[in-house]
Amino acid sequence: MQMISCLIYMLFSLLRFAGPDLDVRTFPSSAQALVEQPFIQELQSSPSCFTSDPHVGYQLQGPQYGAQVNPRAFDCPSIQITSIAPNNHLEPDSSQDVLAVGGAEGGYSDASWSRDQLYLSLEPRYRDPALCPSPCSSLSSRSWISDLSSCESFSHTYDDVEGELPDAARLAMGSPLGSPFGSPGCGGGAFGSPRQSPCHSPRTSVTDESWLNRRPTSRPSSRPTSPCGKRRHSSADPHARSPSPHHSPSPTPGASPRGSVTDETWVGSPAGALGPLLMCGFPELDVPSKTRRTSGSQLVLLAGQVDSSLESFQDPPAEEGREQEGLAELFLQVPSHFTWNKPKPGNAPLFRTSSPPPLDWPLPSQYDQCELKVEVQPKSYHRAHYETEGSRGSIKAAAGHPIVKLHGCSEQRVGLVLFIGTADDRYIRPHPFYQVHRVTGKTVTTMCQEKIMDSIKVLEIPLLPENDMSASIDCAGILKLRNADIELKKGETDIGRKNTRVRVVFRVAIPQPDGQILWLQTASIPVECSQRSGQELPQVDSFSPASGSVEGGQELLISGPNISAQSRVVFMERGPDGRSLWETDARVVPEKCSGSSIVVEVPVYNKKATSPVQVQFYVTNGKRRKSVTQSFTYLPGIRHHGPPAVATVKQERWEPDRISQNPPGFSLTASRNGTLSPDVAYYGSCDLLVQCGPQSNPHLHHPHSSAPLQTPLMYPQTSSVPLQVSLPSQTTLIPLQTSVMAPQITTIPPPASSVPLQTFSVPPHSSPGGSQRDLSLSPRSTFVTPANPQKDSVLAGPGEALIIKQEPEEQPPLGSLGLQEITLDDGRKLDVDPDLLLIKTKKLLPVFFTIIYIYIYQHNIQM
DNA sequence: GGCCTGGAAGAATCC
DNA sequence: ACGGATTCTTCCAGG
Repeated sequence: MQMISCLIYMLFSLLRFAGPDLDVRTFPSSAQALVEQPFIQELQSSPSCFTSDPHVGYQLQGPQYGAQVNPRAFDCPSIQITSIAPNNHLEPDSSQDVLAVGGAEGGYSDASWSRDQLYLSLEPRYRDPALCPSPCSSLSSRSWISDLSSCESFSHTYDDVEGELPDAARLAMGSPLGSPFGSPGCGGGAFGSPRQSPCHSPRTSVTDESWLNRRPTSRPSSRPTSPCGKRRHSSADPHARSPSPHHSPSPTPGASPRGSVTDETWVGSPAGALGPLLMCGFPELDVPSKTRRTSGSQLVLLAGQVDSSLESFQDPPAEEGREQEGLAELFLQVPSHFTWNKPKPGNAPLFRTSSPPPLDWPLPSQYDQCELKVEVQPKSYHRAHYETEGSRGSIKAAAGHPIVKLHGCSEQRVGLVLFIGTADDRYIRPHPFYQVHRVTGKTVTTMCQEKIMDSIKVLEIPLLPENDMSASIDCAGILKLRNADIELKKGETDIGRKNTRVRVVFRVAIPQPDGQILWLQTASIPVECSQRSGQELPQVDSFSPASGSVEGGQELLISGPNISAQSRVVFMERGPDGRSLWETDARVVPEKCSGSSIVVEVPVYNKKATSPVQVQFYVTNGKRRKSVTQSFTYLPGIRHHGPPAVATVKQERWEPDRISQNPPGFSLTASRNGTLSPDVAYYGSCDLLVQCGPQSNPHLHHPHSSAPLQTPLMYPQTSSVPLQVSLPSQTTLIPLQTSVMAPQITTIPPPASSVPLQTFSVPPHSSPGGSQRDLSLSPRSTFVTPANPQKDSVLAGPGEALIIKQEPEEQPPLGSLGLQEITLDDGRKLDVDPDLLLIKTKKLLPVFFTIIYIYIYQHNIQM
């Protein structure tokens, strides 16, 4: 009750700043995304910050983006992140070490930001969310809740906010911890570590320090808490165990140098020039003492790199003054968690600073001639090892190991950064429950070194011209962190249970002739990491044919791991609300089945079809053992004669059916000529996009641009041929989560364009296997307007057509927007009363904040 | 001896 | 509240 009172108090406090009308119809993000928003930051913002500040511009990066842009239209609400150190405490020398922080999705051109103003003390109190619920302390509603476990604490917080409002207004969007990029050269500043800031990633929001101090027993369990490292079975001693280091930021202490690159040999390696980048703000203080490498070899080495090997990434010392002066334009992009919106990968991936962008910062895989590609994908299953286990080896490919190659940039060696990322339906970010593990041994041939970025363990692998700028990833294993440990972290909103799919994410930093650093990123297909799932979940590798007559009867061959004659194949069709309209088992032809394949008869389609109809099917080995759904197209008026045409489609495996809707390898390309303009906002993987044209960003209006935006959307259930969606260059992509958004995706072309309004209708509900699959951005399939596929779809057959439907502009009422039901990542549904917005869920509070967010957002929009 | 791998027991959690 | 099912984590054993 006390908590509820607090929340109500908070709500009304917020509403004082906002208007009375709540209209969620144009709410541009999902509840899911909102839950991630740094609510507390906004709470600490000045009311004045709720207004859009036209001066808080958006310094676009890259030579082609000179103009400031007011991102208001899509960066709303422009609630400013303040940078108020506790007690406004400033240390004398702080100004030397503080880095100005950029604005949302961009930077501030206003170099007048005082670094003094942006100073943030490193004193532990600041970092202790319980003592100082700073904007950087916790970014999720969940952590916020935990921080405000009593009314007292909340009241205290609120009082602090009010007391600091003037400063907050003055500081506007400056962030004390703000920069994830640290000071130039990453030499470590007063912040100590930019990534001590949890701002980059909610899951890193709890420092190990505080974690050590405050961590309760994860659960009343007979099991000991996680050891900090691999433990020999014979010596298992619960008393000897330390709390889990979770993301143990220290490089694996026990890494054997055998057959691998040692720290020493790494020194001097040109590829190690990335070291300083990775070491920016090395969070030594974050490292639990028991997991910290006490020998110091690694840290000392890296620190040395910071001092000595920055040449390739850092401006020369002579330019230091200018560098300082230009700090405001180095990394003027606020870390993603400081913004209301997700970062925009549409930004040119060029940075003028030596510090790398945060790991959850979406980056394109291609820019100009340079493209980072996963040449050989990893297997879709890799059993991760626990800290209590020995290594389970490196990630493997079907033959050998994954291979990553950098195309178009072969003049110099560059550093490849590898980390384990998420594979859910949101943008790629470091996976909270998995981290990369350096594998050593005789068989490892690739040089790699563990580093820390954003408190996340990464591997750095050199890409050498002599190796054709490619690397075989045979040195990377996957470590599973205990769910209980991670879920207890402040700021962590993800749930570990059944969140067992990852992607291997690769980044490169390519120095440009003009001194900028080009960052590219690509990711592997999803990789299932749990033992059980990997053993039992059927995976559809291929099936044939991909279409057939509505009369059914054709034999459909489906093959892949864990598929056998005992499997079932279920055909289904979903309605606009994501619910199943039709579901039927396909008859198995047991005599034609083999160990890894099944043959079924395509069932008769249940309705009369005058145009092609796309349905889905999946293979199941029992409850909760369903494969990814695959698309099958019923063709009207086609009589089946003789054997079906073979049209085997290689499927991406592990398309998230239960968890992830994310397209593996989802990539975004950009080029210097503005093909992908900065206001082409980020994608959120399946947050499909698109809305808003020039009015959102008049400065970037390129009415005559002939270069189309090409956004390959490679969805797992689709063929390997990426779908190329050509959009006007100034198209703005906005996140769209169908569960709470208007069920449409609209492309608004520039005024000069003759491209008509295009709308892809999306079912409003996002249920597992639901709407996003219905979207099925498959080049083989189509956008089928769920509400009336017969009428609006223009399917020419497999492998063709995007359905483009003229869409009525009326926004559906609240109730039809999916707000009656919100689907969480894990498939749980939150029931929402459309009138009272009563949410019945264990996660009520995050949604509660979401509602507040909606309210504020709308109010801001309408101001 | 250490690494890698597969299997499975038992606890934790979900349904 | 309870029991079965599922998932997670740890442990074992063999190559």
